[in-house]
Amino acid sequence: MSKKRVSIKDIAAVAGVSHPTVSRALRGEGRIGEDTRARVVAIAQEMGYTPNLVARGLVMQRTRSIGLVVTNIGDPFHAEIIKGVEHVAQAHEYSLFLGSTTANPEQEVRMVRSFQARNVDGIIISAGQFGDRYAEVLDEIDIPIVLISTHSTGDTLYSVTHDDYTGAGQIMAHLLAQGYQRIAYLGHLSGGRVDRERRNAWLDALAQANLIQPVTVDVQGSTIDTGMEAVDALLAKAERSWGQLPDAVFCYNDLLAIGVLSGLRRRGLRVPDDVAVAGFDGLEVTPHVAPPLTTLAQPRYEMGVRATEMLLGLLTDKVTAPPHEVQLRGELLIRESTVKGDS
Amino acid sequence: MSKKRVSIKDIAAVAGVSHPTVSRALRGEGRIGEDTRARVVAIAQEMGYTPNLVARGLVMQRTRSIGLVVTNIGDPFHAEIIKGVEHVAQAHEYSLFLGSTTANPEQEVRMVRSFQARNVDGIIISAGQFGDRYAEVLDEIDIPIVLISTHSTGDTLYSVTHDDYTGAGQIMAHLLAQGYQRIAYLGHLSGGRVDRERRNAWLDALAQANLIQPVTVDVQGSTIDTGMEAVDALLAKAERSWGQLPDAVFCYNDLLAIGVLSGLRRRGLRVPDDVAVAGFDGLEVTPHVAPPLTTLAQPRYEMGVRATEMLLGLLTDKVTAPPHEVQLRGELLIRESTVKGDS
DNA sequence: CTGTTAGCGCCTTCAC
DNA sequence: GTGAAGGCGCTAACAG
Repeated sequence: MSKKRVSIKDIAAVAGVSHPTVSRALRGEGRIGEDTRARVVAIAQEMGYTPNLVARGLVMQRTRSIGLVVTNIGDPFHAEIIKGVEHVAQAHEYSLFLGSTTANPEQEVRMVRSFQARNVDGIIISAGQFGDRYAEVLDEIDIPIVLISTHSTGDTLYSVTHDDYTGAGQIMAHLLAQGYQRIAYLGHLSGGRVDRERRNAWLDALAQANLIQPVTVDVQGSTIDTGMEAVDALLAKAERSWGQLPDAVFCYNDLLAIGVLSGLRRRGLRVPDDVAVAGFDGLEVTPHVAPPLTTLAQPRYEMGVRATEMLLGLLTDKVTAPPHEVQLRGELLIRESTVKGDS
Repeated sequence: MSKKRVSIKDIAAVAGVSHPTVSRALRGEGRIGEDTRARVVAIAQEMGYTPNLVARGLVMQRTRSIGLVVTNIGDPFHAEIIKGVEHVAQAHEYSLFLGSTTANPEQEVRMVRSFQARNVDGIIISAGQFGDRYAEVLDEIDIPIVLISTHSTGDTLYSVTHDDYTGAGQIMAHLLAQGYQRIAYLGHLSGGRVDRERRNAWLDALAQANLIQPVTVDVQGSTIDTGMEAVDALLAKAERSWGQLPDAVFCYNDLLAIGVLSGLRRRGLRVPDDVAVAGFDGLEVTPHVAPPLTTLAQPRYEMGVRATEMLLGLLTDKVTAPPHEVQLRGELLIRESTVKGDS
């Protein structure tokens, strides 16, 4: 087991040919005799040869690997994206480097630099704020980059985004159609553009419906617990502004919404009869919480897939420049958390 | 931006020294004059030098990278493990290759081979069946390997496991203490050792309590939907064996349990009054489903951390051999899904 | 068709 | 303290 890893040189020695010949034989490339090719391949097989991709990467200046930066691996939103990226990468025989940044901007830059040092062929970034603030940093990097969920601000950047404004508009249209009037927004402070679009859609919808002064609470994280803890502030702020409870809460994402559901229940409030709740993202669990959560399902897996395909396109067809931005749309899923008297 | 990447040779030329000197200066290693060191570092900084880790990996025969194989990235169980692995790797300046296998055994082997070709320094496998069936394959690979959730069967394998038997025993003890008698088990066919241990604990507990003939249904996947769909079969089988419904269902994991909750509700059965439900894993959402789910929380993040520390230990302290197996214990979380009249 | 030579970028002996 | 060779394993140019 501790035998030295066999190289093409070793094979060459056994086969009585030169290493380049072995190289050609193994890759089935370049002019080479079918007889020797078969023989070399057989010997390589028998000796248990595994190509050294590091060496190949050095000489080829292409490593057949891509780097993926996400803010938080634990977040189910990113999990599906990672899955999409991984599947496409694997299908094209690319290896995937994964790095998380915990929403730390410095860390994001460091991660990209690390990928650069590893000579990855391309980078995908699914980290909210990156495009917003680090366009210049990314511009000096001579590696194709595709952003997910972030608009591209530089010419060298590509992106796959979701139409959050339209999606949030759909949520709001649904809530308004259900007759809700005091619709509060639970926002995510470090949500960057994503939070901004959802918030704007909410505000615009309220304005168009001539509704009373908006109430919003903003939190730092976007976890279930954060949502649960935000309920007090939310209710208090509504009481102060409106003199009564909100009749609906539109949450930045599903995790926050799930937390809000729990927070409301703990206070003895019923959903949707006392307060309706809507989320965003379309996590798998949303049909199974109590009550089932209305949400806007983003095609997260597909976003990962499209981003990767875009990146691989940049790596091969340097001619046919792909569009710099692909924008996808989600699907409104109406469930009990916003529909009264339907149970 | 399209300027060629600067190498230590370029720096050497500018600084008027030789490349080895630059190399030494940049790594702060080997005897070198403080004056030249500072100058070289400054020049490197100014020229925007990024070390080429591929080249370094080739000569050093160590890439400072590790490979992680998981069955399914989307599964929240694995997500936390990945997180733990990634954090430790990052802290030690290791890069992480990630690959998923969709529970396909061939794919698992292929993934490991791919990591081997990339010259990773070590491999972590969190894929249920691997250790069971591929010990020989892993044995011929001259790279340290740490298994998660799987016992090691060979001398060269290391593992971090969870004490599922004890954990499942705790669940059963709790159910029995609550007075449940017709406790069915919803199992996972491809669960390998993990399913086996939980199932055995269930069986043993039933036997010790002198309870009636066991009823079990086994499914292929371990998703929410699978759990939901299994409810019919579960109820039917119980009716056939016992002439009545089960009064409790112990599920292989939380995802299945969440599906069972939904399936029962859809049939108008109340949890826990008609049927109690218990899961396994301790997913973050379990307190937020309806009703909150009793489960056994595995320290998933810590498992990832420990596995990685173990692996890094193998890579450095070749002398002090770490134990081949680390076994962790989870925590029983008792919630409403198994406790009657507590709401 | 195949062998020879060269080099990817870096680190590691060794001389000096 | 520093420079001059040599090589990690592989592919790419050219010869032959």
